[in-house]
Amino acid sequence: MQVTEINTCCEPVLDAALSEEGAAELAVAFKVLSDPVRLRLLSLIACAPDGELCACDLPALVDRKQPTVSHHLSILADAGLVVREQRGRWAWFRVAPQRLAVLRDALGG
Amino acid sequence: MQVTEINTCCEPVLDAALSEEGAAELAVAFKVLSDPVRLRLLSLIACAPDGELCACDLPALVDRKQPTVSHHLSILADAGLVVREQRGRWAWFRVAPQRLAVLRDALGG
DNA sequence: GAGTGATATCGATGAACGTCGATACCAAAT
DNA sequence: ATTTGGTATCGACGTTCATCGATATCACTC
Repeated sequence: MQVTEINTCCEPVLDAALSEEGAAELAVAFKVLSDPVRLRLLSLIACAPDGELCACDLPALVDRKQPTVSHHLSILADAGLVVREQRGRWAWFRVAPQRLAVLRDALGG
Repeated sequence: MQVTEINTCCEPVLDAALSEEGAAELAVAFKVLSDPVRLRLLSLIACAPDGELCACDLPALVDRKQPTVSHHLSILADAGLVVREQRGRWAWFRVAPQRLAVLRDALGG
């Protein structure tokens, strides 16, 4: 059975064999979620009263220094899991739910 | 790691803020899925004709040496994503779908 | 018991990553 | 223009991890 020709990138893990390229892309996406600080940032932003949170509050909330939080927020934004919006000096973040849905579907949604 | 442990702690990322402990456990689970070889092993096993696959076939299928495949299979088994069954000299693997469902739900299912 | 073959473990190596101090960048205020 | 303060980037350090050769373990066969 020649697996690599059957699928494109993001088929459910349980329903179809992944190609090498698809597995590589999925792995990158899951790696973004494989850090506890990033998971907490994501859930904090998602649970914020107005669906958005100022970056200035996050270092205290996750108990990490500002460069570390900025680094993780960049990774989340580059992965398309959160959206960054600059307002004056402050950076506000909200979640981009479609991206999470892609990963959820990959797990056999 | 036990299934009951992860069930009690992992609230959906989009619906409730994660505790530090919950985030740590979820991160460990997602880290297992953050490697392309493990994702391919998982999908290959899931797509096997009888729902199970012999470990002897996997090094060729994922293009890695036998110690590497054995290492990844142990990680998948320890995470409860795959079940190992010894038959004579051969080790057979099948997926444990409940575990994937837990992760899927954590993404806001 | 000796031999064969499948799988797991060990040890080493190189790469990737989280963290943070120092610093640069940028927008607003005075 | 200068200062203030929030954010991003840089550089370094220690840790984690994927990979694989060598070796050990185990089950079956003869």
